Amino acid sequence: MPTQSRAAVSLQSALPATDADEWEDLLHRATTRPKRAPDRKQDRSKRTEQQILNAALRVFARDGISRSRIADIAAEAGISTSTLYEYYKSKEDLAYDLPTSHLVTFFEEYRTAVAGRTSARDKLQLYLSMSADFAREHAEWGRLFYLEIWPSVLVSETELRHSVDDFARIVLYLIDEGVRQGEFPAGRNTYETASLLLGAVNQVIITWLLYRRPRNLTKASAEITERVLNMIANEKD
Amino acid sequence: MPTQSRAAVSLQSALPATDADEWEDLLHRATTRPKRAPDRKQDRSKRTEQQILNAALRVFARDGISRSRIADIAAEAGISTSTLYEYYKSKEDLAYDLPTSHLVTFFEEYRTAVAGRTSARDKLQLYLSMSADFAREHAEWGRLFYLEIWPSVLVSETELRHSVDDFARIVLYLIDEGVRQGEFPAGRNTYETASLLLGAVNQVIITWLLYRRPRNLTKASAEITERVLNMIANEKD
DNA sequence: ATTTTTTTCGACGTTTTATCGGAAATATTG
DNA sequence: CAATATTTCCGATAAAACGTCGAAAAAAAT
Repeated sequence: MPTQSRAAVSLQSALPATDADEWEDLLHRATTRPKRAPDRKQDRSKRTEQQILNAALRVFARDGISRSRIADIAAEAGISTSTLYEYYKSKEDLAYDLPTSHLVTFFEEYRTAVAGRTSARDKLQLYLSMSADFAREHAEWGRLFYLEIWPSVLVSETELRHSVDDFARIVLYLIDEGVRQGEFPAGRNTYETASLLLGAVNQVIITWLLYRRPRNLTKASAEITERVLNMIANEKD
Repeated sequence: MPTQSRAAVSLQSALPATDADEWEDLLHRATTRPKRAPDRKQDRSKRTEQQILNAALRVFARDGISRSRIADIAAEAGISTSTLYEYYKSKEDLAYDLPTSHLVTFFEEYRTAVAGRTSARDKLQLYLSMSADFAREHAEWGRLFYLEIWPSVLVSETELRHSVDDFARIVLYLIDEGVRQGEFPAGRNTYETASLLLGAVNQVIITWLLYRRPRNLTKASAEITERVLNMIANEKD
């Protein structure tokens, strides 16, 4: 039971003893980012909070963050504007907190799905395909995250930044692992390789979110991921 | 004919007679996008317009579009808010018109620089390196364009969209040309290859704009471009 | 010099954001 | 259960940003 022992260890020391530990640690941190919102006492509040998040996602995805109005979000959530301000201190605050929970869900789903895989390449393939699929399945979230928040300068000032960093860090780690295990040739700049992979897949996702091209995102992202991983694996040292 | 690769961009004019013509036509259209702003009579106006654009670029790059205030931009430009509204009907209008002139300048610089090159691969290498260098040299513009406007859903509703389409269309065309001339293996989805190239380079540019990493963008972008082009050229059919 | 056109700006109305004090709902205590 | 305390919600209203308009100033034309 790796999860439990991991949790125990991470309380004690920051430095994992083994590679497997480090990988577990990475996934663990990604799935346990602290929630920014202060805990509410009543159940009613949790419902309200959820209504706000649902409404905000719909409105932001429909109108874009800048054109969305707080009043519209509140109305959509069935509460008054001033109540919304009890939960989020500004529109920006809401927009940049909103994607967190989905992101954590994605990491959790990946963590479960990756359990069987052993090779770094398989793990990478799964990770990138799943990220595209997740954007397709949660297209409203995808629009918000990929088209408005991730590239934004503002993200670097928010808590969400940590999750975004986790996102890239996992790719980076897996490439390193692949090199260590001889699946990928050494002698290449790992950051560069990561940019290549992440950039290519994100480009496909973004194009899909904007134009719904290619028609079949799942197939297209699996294809490009496979292709790039092949290229990387077959590169001359 | 790879009709699929044409799908994402809409070619509007009649088909030129030869390849060389088509290439010239592509560059010509990119450098002659009509200006949206109505022509002003007095020189004073042109100066004012320029002051607005300079001020807006500074303010947008510093605060981000959403946090920027029209009043701040007007003050920075040394004019009153109401005068600004004589030139642009809203903040959004200004933000999405602003990057056009720089983009046209980029296409012009590329057009001049590419004149000597003959192989499609050389042209691609130059194009992508120059795009990174241009972002580095005009970092404020780069922040606005790459981090706020390009990925935005809103861009698809603006005139700027045409220039953005040109940007991708050129990569697409050069890959096609490379395949036709036997520099790149056939049998690959051109659109996919373009995503790969553009995604990788943009990822590097965006990371540099956000974190100033890698330190030397010129070197890094040349390196990753070279690497990806090699990969593509050496791919098995 | 006078008239016409273009450009600028201050004054002001509108929309959106944000705050605050108290009412309503829920939880706690005796 | 009643009284009290806490939490949540909302109407009224302040503050800030957006956007309009008519008239003054500047430039051009006659």
